[in-house]
Amino acid sequence: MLDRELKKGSAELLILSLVEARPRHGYEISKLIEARSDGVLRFNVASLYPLLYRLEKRGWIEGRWVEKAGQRRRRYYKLTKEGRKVLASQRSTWQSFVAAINRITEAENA
Amino acid sequence: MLDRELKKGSAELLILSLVEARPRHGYEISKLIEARSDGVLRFNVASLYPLLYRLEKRGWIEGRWVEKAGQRRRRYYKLTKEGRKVLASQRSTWQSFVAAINRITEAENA
DNA sequence: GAATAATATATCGCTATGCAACATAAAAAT
DNA sequence: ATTTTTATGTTGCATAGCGATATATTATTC
Repeated sequence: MLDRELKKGSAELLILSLVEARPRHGYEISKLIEARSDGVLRFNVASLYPLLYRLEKRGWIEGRWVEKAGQRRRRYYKLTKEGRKVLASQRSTWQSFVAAINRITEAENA
Repeated sequence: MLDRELKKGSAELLILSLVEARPRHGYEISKLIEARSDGVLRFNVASLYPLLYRLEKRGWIEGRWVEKAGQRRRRYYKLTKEGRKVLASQRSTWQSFVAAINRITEAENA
């Protein structure tokens, strides 16, 4: 399945991008991805949470618990300095990747 | 690794695209991908050959051995009718996928 | 003439990871 | 009262990429 496999590699880029402007919690991230992609991309929690832990373990994002009255506890993740560098690098990789795929997959006249 | 994971999902699309215009053999496909992507994409044989077998098993491509004097035997794969449909569908999926990712990962002003 | 590189196909075993299913729990809506 | 939405989490299975290894023919280099 093209869809499923493709999603794998883009997962990190998506998450890092979404916590770039401000901290967000897991559930929020999953809903944002679904909404902004018009349902094209959907994240399973069994993928999302472990991925957040991985990114945190690598020092790219940093989570902290926030508890407010009248709300369930949430873990907000913010982009670290290191994560910002990684994000820039992954954005660049993504672009050259897409360009390369397009070059090859566009109907050829050879 | 963004690179590695991304490649997974795009692998089928790449192969199907390359055998669209005319039949090609495995080694040729791997060299073409490397060349046309300027080295951005590289296929390990341990990924490529099993993938060719999978695509053939699904009836999307069809291989046949060709032996010529002064050449090693080669297995040429051609796109089947069914494969052509799948390719069209995967191209479309790829485009909406890229569009969705771009929408989410482009620097946000929120 | 021998050694090396390029061509060409193939497999084993490890690892990474996405996801279905399951689990918990609080707040909001019906 | 019951259901839905919000919110986080885990177990275990299946898939698939890739490093390493293997085989064999043809072309090149020394």
